[in-house]
Amino acid sequence: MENNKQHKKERLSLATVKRLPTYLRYLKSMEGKCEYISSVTIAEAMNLSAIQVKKDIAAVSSVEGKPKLGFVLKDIVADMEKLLGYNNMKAAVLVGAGKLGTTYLSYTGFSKYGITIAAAFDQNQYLWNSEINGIKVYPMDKLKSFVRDNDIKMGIITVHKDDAQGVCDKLVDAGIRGIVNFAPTHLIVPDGVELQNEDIAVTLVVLSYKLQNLMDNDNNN
Amino acid sequence: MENNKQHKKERLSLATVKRLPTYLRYLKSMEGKCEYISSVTIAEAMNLSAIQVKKDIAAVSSVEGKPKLGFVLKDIVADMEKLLGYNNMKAAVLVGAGKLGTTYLSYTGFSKYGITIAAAFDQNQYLWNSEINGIKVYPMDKLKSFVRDNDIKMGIITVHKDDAQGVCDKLVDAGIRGIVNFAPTHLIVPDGVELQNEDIAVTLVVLSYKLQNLMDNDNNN
DNA sequence: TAGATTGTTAATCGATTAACAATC
DNA sequence: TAGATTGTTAATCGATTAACAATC
Repeated sequence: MENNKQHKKERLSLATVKRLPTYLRYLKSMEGKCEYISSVTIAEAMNLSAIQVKKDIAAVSSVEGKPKLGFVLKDIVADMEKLLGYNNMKAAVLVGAGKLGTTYLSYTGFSKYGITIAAAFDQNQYLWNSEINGIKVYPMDKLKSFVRDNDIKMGIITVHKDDAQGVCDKLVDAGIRGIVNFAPTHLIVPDGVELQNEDIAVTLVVLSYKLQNLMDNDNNN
Repeated sequence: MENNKQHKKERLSLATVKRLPTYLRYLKSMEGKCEYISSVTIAEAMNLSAIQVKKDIAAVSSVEGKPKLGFVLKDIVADMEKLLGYNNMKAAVLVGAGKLGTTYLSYTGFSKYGITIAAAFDQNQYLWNSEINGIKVYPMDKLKSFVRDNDIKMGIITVHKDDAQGVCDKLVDAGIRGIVNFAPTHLIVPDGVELQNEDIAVTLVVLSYKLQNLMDNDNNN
């Protein structure tokens, strides 16, 4: 009864899933430095509340913690890695092998989180068949067959904003179900396709707003 | 009484603030195409619920909508722009004028949202005094005085992950209160400093999780 | 007029925080 | 033992969704 905790877990909350990669990154940075780690320690390092950390770990861990000591570090690392899934590695394609695209193609940290970029696509023929970080760049007209043959569900758009909607349409047509858009433009996708916009401007707006609140509080207290 | 709606507004929810730049982007793309726009139209274009859009507009708009027609497009655009604040433009510094940094320095869309990048800093002396998109690159030892003299509160980290903590410490020491970190590494900041990690791996993990849920639902229904 | 859409209040949902007994 | 930390249930908070009268 204690032993099959990994079965029958409730579905993780989206909020917890968002924090998972950050936990994993921090916990891996602690590997070798300690055997046990407590929710209090994690919370302090990550600027979260200890209660929240406790809850998150409860949701993902297959083993119990020890009162007074905390959790066996390598156990929760193993659980998180398993959850993020290198058992079921998810592949994505990237369209637009320019500056921004190249940055992400060069990024080697994906596999830790169960993600790979299977291929890149670009309209620039000079890039065709070149490799960036071992990932091959194909012409756009290979997109559809590649996505179908490899049963890929995620696409990343790193083209110029004027080309983004066209690329988006092609991804959808190829069968892509989830799109990360880095182009600073409004995209239209049909129902059933998940669109996630990544925008540095939005990030800064949110940060600026949080700071404003912080300072308002400073002044009122 | 109807007229001073812009006063006494409750503080905007964080969720609404996050959607604001996206609304603004979409609404500006519609300028010239119609005079009035309804929450239903906006909701469909942005894949949100009409009720949510209505609530968001109610929170930011200084004028009332017209039943059956919707809102005067240029009025809500004006309100959102005002809120995002080109009256009180917020400046940020960027550290790391490499590939990723250059991408953001080249981005011209910030000012629409009341944000500017005032200067860039890099340890590479070959970049010193060069300009990217009109933004000057300075040596690291000018960071502190620049931030102080210009009363800057936000910093963007686009250096290699091994250098990120060092840069972060320098930003904090200079008086920066909010940091956007693009380096895929765990950073430690003191209390009172707001840290926002931007990580493509996290984005893909979240997207992958959402898709998984979507497909599970497809299969169960 | 009839019907679509507004503005606003109430209900629901999801996530965080608090409380506290159990335990190493 | 005493005290810190766990696991879990309950309370609170924030955001979304539902409901509905008012109105152009």
